[in-house]
Amino acid sequence: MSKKNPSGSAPILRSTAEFARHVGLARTTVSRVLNGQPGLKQKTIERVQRALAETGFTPNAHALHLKGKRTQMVGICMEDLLTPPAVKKLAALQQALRKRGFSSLIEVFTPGMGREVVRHFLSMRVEAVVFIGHFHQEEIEARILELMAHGTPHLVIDQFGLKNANTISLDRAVAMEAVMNHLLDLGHRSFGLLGITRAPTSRHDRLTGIHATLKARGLDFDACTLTLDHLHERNNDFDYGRKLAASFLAQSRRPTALLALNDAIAIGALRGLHEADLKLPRDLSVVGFNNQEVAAMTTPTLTTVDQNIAGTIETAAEVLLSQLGAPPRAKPIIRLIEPALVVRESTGPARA
Amino acid sequence: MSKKNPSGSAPILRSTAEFARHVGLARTTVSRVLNGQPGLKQKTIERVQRALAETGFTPNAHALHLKGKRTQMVGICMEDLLTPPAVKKLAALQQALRKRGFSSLIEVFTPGMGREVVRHFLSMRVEAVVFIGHFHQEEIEARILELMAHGTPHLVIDQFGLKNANTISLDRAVAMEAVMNHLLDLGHRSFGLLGITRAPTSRHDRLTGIHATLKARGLDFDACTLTLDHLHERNNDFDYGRKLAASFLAQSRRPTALLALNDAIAIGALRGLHEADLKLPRDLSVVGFNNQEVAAMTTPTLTTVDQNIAGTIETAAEVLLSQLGAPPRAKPIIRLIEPALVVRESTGPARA
DNA sequence: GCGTTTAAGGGACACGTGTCCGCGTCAAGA
DNA sequence: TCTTGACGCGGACACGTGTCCCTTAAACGC
Repeated sequence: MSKKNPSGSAPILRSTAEFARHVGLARTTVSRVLNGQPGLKQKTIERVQRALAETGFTPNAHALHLKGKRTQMVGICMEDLLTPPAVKKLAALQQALRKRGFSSLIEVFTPGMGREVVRHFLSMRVEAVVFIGHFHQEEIEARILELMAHGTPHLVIDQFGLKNANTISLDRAVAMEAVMNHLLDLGHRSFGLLGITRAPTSRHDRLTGIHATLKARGLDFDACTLTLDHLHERNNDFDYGRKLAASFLAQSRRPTALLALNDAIAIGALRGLHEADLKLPRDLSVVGFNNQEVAAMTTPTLTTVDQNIAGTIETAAEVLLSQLGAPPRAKPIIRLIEPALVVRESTGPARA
Repeated sequence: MSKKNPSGSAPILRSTAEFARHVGLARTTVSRVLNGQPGLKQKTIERVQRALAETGFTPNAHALHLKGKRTQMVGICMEDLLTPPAVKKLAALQQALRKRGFSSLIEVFTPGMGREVVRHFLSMRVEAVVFIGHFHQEEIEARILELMAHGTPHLVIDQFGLKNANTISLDRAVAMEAVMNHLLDLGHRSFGLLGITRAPTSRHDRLTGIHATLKARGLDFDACTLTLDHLHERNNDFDYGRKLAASFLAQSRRPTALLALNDAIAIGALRGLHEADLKLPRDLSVVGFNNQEVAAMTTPTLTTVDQNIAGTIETAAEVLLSQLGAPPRAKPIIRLIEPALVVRESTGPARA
């Protein structure tokens, strides 16, 4: 078998050497054209360009990197690819990185697999690693230490309170302050919390914001809020919200407003209340969190908190790229993102 | 500056040579340990393993590939990362490939950028390329030709009717047959089509299925169906469905069932009908498409078509990997996926 | 036709890796 | 003490690339 393709179609060119042979030039000459070096006849340059377009030859990126070229790759660890806000962040980040000339290597970081994922990124010599989501604290902290030991910059989006981690997070306390002020202004004084029970790990957590707002208005947290999270298996989804709403209605001391951990729970609550023949927001107000697309499609449409994902990711890209050339920092970078309350139909004046 | 790290922490090891020096062994010895070659003392092996665990050293994947090791990478072209079914497919595919030892290089294929994306994949020497979504036909066909010229296998998920392309698609005709039979059995004879107007490009398109079912029952397509797509700007989203529903209500000859292109339109229609004080499914039936999570969260819950994404992707992974070692095929691989009708509350007997 | 300039040819090296092979070393057994 | 393995060392090469540098050939001016 000769190197020539018997079918007459172009042969598969896997190296500049083969490509140069195909064009009828020396490998070095082709290389000079590809890298825009001077001292070449225009005619030669065009000859190479034309062959390049015809054959679609691409230099081996791995060999380029071996010669010292940057990989221009960023590793992205996702908690999963099913949570809509996380996917939106991924989409935005991928686009932001692409715009800056980086490509994204995406892996789902299942519990216990963190080591393999990060090792894989390191073996690919990515220039940085981003974590999106919420991970097992010890595991992610160990991974971050490993990255730092290799001099690879990192960034954690959405998980606050990690030791020595560069972090970008939504200020959930500020979000809940906005929600609470909105409801307090509407006359509400009794609140049901759906899924919002995790003990605050920082001063930017939801409960912190709720506490602070009530205190500022001279109200007592325990007297004003009610939690029934223990009554049902906690899935933080539609069904969970639906069951919780029903449970709240069965209480003698019924809150006038429900605050949900996320939009799915809130929409479940809307359903639960609808099934009990309540009219919203006349009988009860409901607030979600995340401002997913569905929040504008429910009946009634859902008042919720927008995460400002575009802003988050723009900041993330900046923070990430600012680390690239720079020497490692002593102190981690911490950035907070301001959320925005989106008022829709599911909240209204408290019933007298 | 010496090579030793003055801070006392472990130095950054970027090659087996540096790592071997750090362990106090020859590079070749370390290499033999890493590749499990025989003729090594157990003690030496353990020494290397321990240092490996301590330093987290990883061999340079690019150099490995240069030496002939497979890249174990698959390129995935996405139309966008915002369409929920497309993202679900991506998530499932990423997981299926990971399970088989492949990692995923994901790029969004914006119109006109296809060439760059595919060139990038080729320069990374990916072992295969997958397209998920719906692309400009000429552009994707050109890209597929380019891939074939390079001997790189490909697979298109969800876009039917491409020349010489390996394709996996949902049989939308079968889907619509199931929908139509369900509705016909409920007594419906007059159907509104929301967004379903594109001329069929193959015998597996929706309109083909609708036509076929009506014909089999001895009914006339034009007499039974009504389309008002031209009345509104076509975004195929919630608002589009909402407006369309209102328009159908304004017709003198009002259909008893509405068939939507996707769930978003269907949910918009639910809203539009609710605003007109219609009760579903008493007054009207509505069917969506895709079986997104939201379809179970609406009021009433939505009858829709499930794409069987798990099955699609499992097939995709098989088809993809079967191409890897094999010689190129003369005929493209075409696979059809069977959809499943999911009946919920939004469909019921036709009003007399 | 001759000398000079210009451009392509081609050998060499480095990058990090796996692998082959010959050489040195050390310890155990005779 | 000598022989014999067993095992680690280190040089060499290849993979595909960019770049340096020297050589060769063609083109050009006179």
